[in-house]
Amino acid sequence: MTTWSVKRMPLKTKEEVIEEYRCSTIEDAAIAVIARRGVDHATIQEIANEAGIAKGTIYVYFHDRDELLRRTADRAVDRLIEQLEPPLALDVPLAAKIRMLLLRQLEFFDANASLFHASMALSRQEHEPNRKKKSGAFERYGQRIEAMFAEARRSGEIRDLDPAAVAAVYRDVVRGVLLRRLDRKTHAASHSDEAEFVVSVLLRGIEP
Amino acid sequence: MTTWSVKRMPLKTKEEVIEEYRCSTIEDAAIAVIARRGVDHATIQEIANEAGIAKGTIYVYFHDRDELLRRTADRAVDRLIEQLEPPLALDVPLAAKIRMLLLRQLEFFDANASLFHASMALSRQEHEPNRKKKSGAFERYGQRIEAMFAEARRSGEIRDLDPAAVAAVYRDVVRGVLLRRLDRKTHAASHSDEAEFVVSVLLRGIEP
Amino acid sequence: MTTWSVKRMPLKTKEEVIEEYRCSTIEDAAIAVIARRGVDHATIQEIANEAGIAKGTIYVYFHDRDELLRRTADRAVDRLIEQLEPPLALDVPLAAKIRMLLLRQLEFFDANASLFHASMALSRQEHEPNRKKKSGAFERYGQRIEAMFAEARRSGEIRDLDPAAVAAVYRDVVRGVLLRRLDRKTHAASHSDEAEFVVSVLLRGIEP
Amino acid sequence: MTTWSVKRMPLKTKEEVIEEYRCSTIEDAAIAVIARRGVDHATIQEIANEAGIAKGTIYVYFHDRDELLRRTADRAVDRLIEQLEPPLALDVPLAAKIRMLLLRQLEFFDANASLFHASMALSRQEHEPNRKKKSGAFERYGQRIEAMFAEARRSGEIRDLDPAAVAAVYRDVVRGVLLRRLDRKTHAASHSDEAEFVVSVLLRGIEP
DNA sequence: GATGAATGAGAATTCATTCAT
DNA sequence: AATGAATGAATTCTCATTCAT
Repeated sequence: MTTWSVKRMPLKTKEEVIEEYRCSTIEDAAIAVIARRGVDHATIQEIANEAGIAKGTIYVYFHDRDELLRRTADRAVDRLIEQLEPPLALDVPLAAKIRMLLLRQLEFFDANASLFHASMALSRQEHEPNRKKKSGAFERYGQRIEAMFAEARRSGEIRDLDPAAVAAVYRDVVRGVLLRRLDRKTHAASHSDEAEFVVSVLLRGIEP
Repeated sequence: MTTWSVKRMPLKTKEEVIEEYRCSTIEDAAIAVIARRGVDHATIQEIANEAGIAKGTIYVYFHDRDELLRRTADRAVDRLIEQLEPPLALDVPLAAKIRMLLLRQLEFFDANASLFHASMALSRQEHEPNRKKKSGAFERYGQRIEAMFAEARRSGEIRDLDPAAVAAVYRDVVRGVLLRRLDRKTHAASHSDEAEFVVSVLLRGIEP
Repeated sequence: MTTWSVKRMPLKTKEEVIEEYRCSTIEDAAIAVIARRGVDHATIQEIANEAGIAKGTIYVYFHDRDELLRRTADRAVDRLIEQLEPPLALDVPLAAKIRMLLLRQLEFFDANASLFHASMALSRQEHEPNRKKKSGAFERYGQRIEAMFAEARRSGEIRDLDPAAVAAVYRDVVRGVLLRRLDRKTHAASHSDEAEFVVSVLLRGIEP
Repeated sequence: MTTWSVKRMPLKTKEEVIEEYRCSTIEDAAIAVIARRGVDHATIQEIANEAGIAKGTIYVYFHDRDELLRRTADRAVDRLIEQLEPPLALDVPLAAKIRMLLLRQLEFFDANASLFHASMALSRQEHEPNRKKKSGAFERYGQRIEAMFAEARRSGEIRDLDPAAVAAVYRDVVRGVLLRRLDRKTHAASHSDEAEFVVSVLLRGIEP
């Protein structure tokens, strides 16, 4: 029985599990709707429909529209970072790492187009003026990339450039690649070709 | 006929001149408001106030909000391209050309922050799904840049890369630089320093 | 023409007249609805219906529900005070004055039952906790009555009592009379009988 | 039968006791919340919180919000009348009786401010038009006062006035005194001073 | 053409009430 | 019996668009 208890302690209560599940469902629905309509046209009603629940239920789990959007952004970034962690953790040359990173993102977003759309729409809000509280979620992603380049500079794999600036350029380029993939709908080039192009240009640009 | 043409071409009826003037006024007002509030929160009322005219007047010159936005985006791009034409027309090495191009954009947007904000906000809409009619205005800008790289490839200034892809990367990077300038508000680095970083990374990345 | 101008100057522009008329219409509708449903159940929609206009129109003339309610309260008090001014201005003994005052109120509210209901409902809000901004309109009425008793004390018509306290008692009693008239619906006693009862009790209570 | 009665009357089943206890708890909570927010802004959720029970539980004991409110009003009046019974039962002159009555009410409400606030808020509803079912609870209080004045007229302590009318005036004046005490928050005058003023005015007004 | 008052569809939010557990 | 998650009707407020002047 002690063993049981020990095993149990870190477990969530049934209520917490249900609550978490509901929140997930709603956030997923929000991602779908945001991808479809854009952040500003994602209505609570449509998110509720998408989630297959009543409008009012959303207010049981989120204080207001703003909180739902903020937490959805956090969730989207969490999922993204989760994908990128394995390649980032590998101990391989920068070129290989970037290549894998990029492939992961391409695959991930191909499989979750709506998440990407939503991410784009949501990340914007962090730049947009006049917004209430920003979640800052997307900054975390940026910081993770920056750390990678900082490490690469230490190991002499890139020349003496500001890691933040390089990370920014990386993000901008990747963002563009993903965005264009989406616009085209039909993916002309294969994942590895796309990745290769970016790696070739970017790496040449920053190598010693 | 020539005489006719000469006489006619530059001539607009008084009505046309007034119409054009009104449209300009309204589009300028729209740019200011979009920069301030973002596209989705730019209301017709606030644009009318900004333009110093009545709300209803806007509907005399634009069929609806959507058309106003589309034509405002066109206008913003026209102004941008106008700025970039001189450097693009110069017969100088690619590095110098890009450097000038970038400096022009930095200066221009520093002097027209609201136009830049508005451009960013408006260009988004071209990617956003489910929008009614897109103006495609920003594509023209991309095509102009692409032409530059196509020329550079012909002259052997860059290696054998798809000009469209290179132009896309250029746009992405420049977009990022401008956006970060805006977020910082205080411009840490000088124009030429910023330009130099981009040129150095990008040019190395694409040179033969 | 000068004469014309002179005559005109204090006149309102056509717009102002229309605006005032609309506001009046809406406030009257608000009074009717408040009388019918009570302040808290008076919805914008029902007020709009009552006024024969669209919901949105109310927001053209009043910033929000709260402002409409506040201004409606002011209006109700204004109308009430307007009725009471003539008797108050008369130079007659206190007994006669109170008698006339009371008769006026009885007649006025008989003719404007909804105004009275609304007044009651609205005057409450000045006592109620947790209210945003109170209009303080009903205080003006109280002050006017207080002035009457202050004068009466000076002239020795009542004994040495705090005019504010006496005015308060007067208000309480009159309020009760009016309220009971309303509840009964059928007015058992004639106006002058009701008035006489109050005057007889109150006057005896405060005379030297 | 007597035996039966004796055995039965004081006995309640355990269920009845629990039911009564629960109802009391909920009604007390309702009083607290109504005092705080006013009748119309007292939500079931807040009452449940105040009572330390679940929202749904309220519906076990009360059919709907309206019934809860009605029965809460009854309860408030019961408590009030309970307080007033001892002074009313005393065999002392009217002046002394009224003085004691008033003191009781002042003390009681000073000690139960929330009950008073709630009473005020609830008693209103009896006058308010278009309410579903009214409890009529507050009428009982009025009838008790009326009986006192009827008795006083019989004993010649007041002149030949309609006891109902006199009782009404009494209630109006007391209501006013209590209400003003609340508005002031700081109680300028002592209980007995306040009582004395009312007694002096009212008694003079109605004595033979 | 210009105006701005009027409109009403649509969005967010609240809360009494129900009902499965 | 007790619970509280789920519901959706009702409410406030916004704003693009129309239209009489």
